[in-house]
Amino acid sequence: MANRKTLSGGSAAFHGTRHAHARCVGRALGRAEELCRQRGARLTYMRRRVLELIWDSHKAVKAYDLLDRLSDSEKSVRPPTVYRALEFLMAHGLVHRVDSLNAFVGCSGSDEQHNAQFLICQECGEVSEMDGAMIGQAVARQAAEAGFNVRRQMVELHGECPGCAAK
Amino acid sequence: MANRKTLSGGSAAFHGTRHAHARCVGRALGRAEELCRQRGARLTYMRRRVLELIWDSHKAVKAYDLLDRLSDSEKSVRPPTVYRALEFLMAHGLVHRVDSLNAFVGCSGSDEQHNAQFLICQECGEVSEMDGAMIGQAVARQAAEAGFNVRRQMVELHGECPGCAAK
DNA sequence: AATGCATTGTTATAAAGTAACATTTCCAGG
DNA sequence: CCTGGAAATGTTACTTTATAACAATGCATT
Repeated sequence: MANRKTLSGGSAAFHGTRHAHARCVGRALGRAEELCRQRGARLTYMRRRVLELIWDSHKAVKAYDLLDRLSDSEKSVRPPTVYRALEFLMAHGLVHRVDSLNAFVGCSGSDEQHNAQFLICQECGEVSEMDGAMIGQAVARQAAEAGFNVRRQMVELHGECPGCAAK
Repeated sequence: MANRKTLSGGSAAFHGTRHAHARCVGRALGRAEELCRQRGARLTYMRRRVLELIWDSHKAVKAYDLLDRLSDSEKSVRPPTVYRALEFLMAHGLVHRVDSLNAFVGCSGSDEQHNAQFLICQECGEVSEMDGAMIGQAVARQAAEAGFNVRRQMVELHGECPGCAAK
């Protein structure tokens, strides 16, 4: 289990298969609704649907997998529809794009503008978001030393999650 | 100019337009030749050509731009050719893929297995490789706290380089 | 209902990457 | 030198990922 309180303030949770996932989904949708209400943004059917599908697991989901799942024999949803929903969700910080996977995960961070790092398990595919203060600081400092002004940081760590390490 | 010696051991250099770029290219090709000789790997015409094209600037280069530049009216080079050359160059640590750009840069790091971070200027497009020891440590520590075993780290920082900050 | 803008649908295509098999290159062993 | 086989490149076709441009629809306010 991840440490909740540490000197560095880092936190990251892996879930494995057995957990009350409905709560994760519920929390995410609740937050989305709240946030959109506050901002006067519209969480439409399609956007909510995409958000739900993304939160269907803690793995990163490919845009075209969403497409498939949104389509049925009757009606096929097209790429722009999905990409637009994703764009909206990302703009509002409800979803992140994992660049090293060309895929998307639900944002589990609490506050608005956080520096997120992703822990990506190469075995089970689960992705955990971590707000590592130490990492953020180190990045900021070393970039500053190089005279570089960081606007957006991307940190994606591939490896083995606790569950898979325990076999 | 970047600090060369700091407590943290970070270093990153931006070049701007005015520098003796032939030296960069020369150094890169020299290193490539040396390294391949040591390993009994073949730095063929195509591979060297791709490496040269990548080192044509300090910006990240797209695979299909390489394709275009390798092709002429007579003869068009196809995707697999370029991707194979890139694969080879990456396998030997001569080139890095910048995931957040779907593009490739020459590796300017000296030693073999380094943890590289990339500073990517959103203005001029220049990419600088940095070996930030502090960042690497912070990453390793915070991941460990989460019980996560890091195999590969990807750190890509988008922002403003010193040259562009100075307008 | 009429207006107007946001959202979604639709068509088409761009951009990035790979699978599978044919051909060529090149060098190590005879 | 030549030849057999592995490594490299060529070729064809295709998959995956993403976007541009315009049409239709929905929905909120007057």
